Amino acid sequence: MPELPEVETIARELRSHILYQPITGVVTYTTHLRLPIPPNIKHALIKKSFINIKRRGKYLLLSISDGKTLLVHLGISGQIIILPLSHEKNKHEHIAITFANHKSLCFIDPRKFGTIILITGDPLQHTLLKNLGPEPLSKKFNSTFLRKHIYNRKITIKQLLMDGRFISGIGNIYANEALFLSKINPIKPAYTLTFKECDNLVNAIKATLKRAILKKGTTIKDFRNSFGENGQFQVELKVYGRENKTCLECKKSIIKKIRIAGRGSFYCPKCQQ
DNA sequence: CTGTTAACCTGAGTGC
DNA sequence: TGCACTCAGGTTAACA
Repeated sequence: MPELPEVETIARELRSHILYQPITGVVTYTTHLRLPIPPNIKHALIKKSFINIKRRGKYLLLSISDGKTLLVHLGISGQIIILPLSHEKNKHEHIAITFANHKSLCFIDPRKFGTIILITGDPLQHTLLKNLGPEPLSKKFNSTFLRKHIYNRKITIKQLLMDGRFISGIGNIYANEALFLSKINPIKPAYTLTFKECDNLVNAIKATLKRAILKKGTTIKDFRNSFGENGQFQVELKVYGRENKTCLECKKSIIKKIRIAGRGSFYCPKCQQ
């Protein structure tokens, strides 16, 4: 589900829903997601509040008023939805945090690949965050950076884009879309990209992510924003999920779907050579 | 070190 | 209807 634009959408909405709201209750229905949910999470949160909400890559960082951080990752199928205090429990609801304003933050995740942990100290130094590559929308991610990191890398450029240690926040949808926009074949070995292609790819990644944030994310199946609503970027997808359909750019070739490192990869054989 | 594969888990879709 | 199988917005341990 959630790549950078979807997580950014959630982060922005949560700020208006729950920032500074006193936490009045915590209920957990599950002991384990990808990692164990901290057994002391109720005690750690109750009577405190979230005083800052940030995003790093695909992670949400909720700063607790006592200095700790609640780190949340949505995995593939995770959702964070704000519901009324008294709502019917969703089948896959794993934790509900309730606030003095009678709102309830519900973490719903059918596949349980998400993560919720507590961090003491600097969250950016935590194991899960410290090795993340730069934010794709930051100045640090530029053509010079990309050129440096493709050196001698024999993996495909698509695999490199999806490696969080190289760059954070890009997943399967936006890797496919950015490569289409920059007219680069996803299977091209990273080291073979020209200077010009690096420029184009950096620009395409930034443009795609900004546009997707503006449209509040992509809903293929599971993604919902904190109001339970769909994103709107899926109607602008050029290649993802469009196998066997006509390319919207050249209007001649047929979008192909191949498998790269186990992930569905979509491209136009004519536009992306 | 680099690169590949399998595993975590549930649900939806397809073909027989 | 049922069963077997494949696939899905992510991450990472284990392996060659």
